Amino acid sequence: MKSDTSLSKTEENYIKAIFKLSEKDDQPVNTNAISKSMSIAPASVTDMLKKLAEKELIHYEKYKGVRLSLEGKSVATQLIRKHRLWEVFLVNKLQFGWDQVHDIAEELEHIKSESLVNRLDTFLGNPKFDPHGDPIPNREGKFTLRNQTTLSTLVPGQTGILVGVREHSTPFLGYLNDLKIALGTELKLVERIEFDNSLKIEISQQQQTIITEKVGQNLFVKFK
Amino acid sequence: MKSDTSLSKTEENYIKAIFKLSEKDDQPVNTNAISKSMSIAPASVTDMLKKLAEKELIHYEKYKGVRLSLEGKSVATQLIRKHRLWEVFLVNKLQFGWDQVHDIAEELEHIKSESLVNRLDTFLGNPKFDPHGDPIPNREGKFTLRNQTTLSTLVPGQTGILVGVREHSTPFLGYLNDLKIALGTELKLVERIEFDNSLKIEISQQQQTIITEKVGQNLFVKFK
DNA sequence: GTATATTTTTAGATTATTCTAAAAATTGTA
DNA sequence: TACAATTTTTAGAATAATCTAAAAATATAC
Repeated sequence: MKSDTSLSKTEENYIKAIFKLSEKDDQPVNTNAISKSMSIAPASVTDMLKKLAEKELIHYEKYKGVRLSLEGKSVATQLIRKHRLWEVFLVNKLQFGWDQVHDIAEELEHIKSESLVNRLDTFLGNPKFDPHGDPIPNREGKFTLRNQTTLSTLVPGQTGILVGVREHSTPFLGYLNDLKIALGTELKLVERIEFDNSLKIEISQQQQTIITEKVGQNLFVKFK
Repeated sequence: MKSDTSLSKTEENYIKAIFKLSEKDDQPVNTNAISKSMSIAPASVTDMLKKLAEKELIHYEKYKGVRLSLEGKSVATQLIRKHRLWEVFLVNKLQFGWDQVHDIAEELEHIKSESLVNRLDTFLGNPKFDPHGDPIPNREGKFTLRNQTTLSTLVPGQTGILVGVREHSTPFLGYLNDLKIALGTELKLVERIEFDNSLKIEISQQQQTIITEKVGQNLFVKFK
């Protein structure tokens, strides 16, 4: 805890990658996993891990994988905060589509200015969720939790409101656009097809479509 | 004209430095001048000039200095456009002071997305001038010209409206803040003191102060 | 117009981040 | 538990941007 030496964009990206990989289970993250998620050779990852350990951003034991230190977690959280706030800005203020903002936010999140982030937060009205429904940590790094399930867990006849998406890729979000599915859209599970678990759904009490199980698992809904 | 290879932040900074140095007289820029303005050793500048010449962003002849190519000028202009638009955003939307935005805009100007800049421009209402009164080039790179003189050229008794500042440093702008001088402020030249050419001025038809000649030369005014 | 001063370039190193190939450690298997 | 497969690390090299010191070119001064 300290090292007021500001981090490079590269170092920040490693921290973020480690955070994302350990988000679910909070288990140590393997060199290989980082390598794959960042498309960087394992040997390069090892080098950077040494450097980050030196800076006390991670706990690293050779061959044993890494965990973020408290400091490292804080860095990751602040990056996520910035990323998501910028996404809100791009969608709500600049009228970008939710499928167009990831890459730009990926650049903007590295701009270093605490007052910038906090003013942006205020300007946007202290949003709690980004355009994909992901929670935005507050200044202290606290995430607002939301109870949600995936569409695929509903029982036939049940209706949910879309509150988030698991997958953020442009193709997936574009597909949802085509189906007129956006955050807040009402989705009713009409029928589960036994053969392949695909789902017949009704969108906004209008058209019915079939979506695959995989799509259903990527749609977070809250009960209506 | 081409080289779709996107430039590094470093390369962009060299282009911008060369642009600023040749802005006034449009003369070739010396290695040493670039070195000084960027606080980088002359030898490093030479290396980069070779690289930029290779990419056809500058016309470079050994020992003869450099000029920006058309392509180079366009890169510089787009950077200035981005810088100034972001400054408008920071001041008008996020309530930063005009003395606080330079460094942040210096980072934001390197974000690469044409649609981002153009949407930002629209969002801000297509401003023609930034918070320091500097003109913002449009999409095509055209600057709006404004007829202006400096406060120090007024004749005693004459009044001007502040439309810009030559110097952008935080100390200078903070000094103006203290004097309650901002863009749009009415400034009347009361008297020129022969001894050292310092100026007695009246601010917003209120308090009178003495400013040095140098300060007067850094204040752009239009006639009331 | 030659000698001196200044500017610019070259040469050789350094740092950060990356790579490939090979060695070492760990894990999985039977 | 021993061998094979996998993962991770080490070793050595490459690229981009920088540096210092020295050489080369240009400019200045008398």
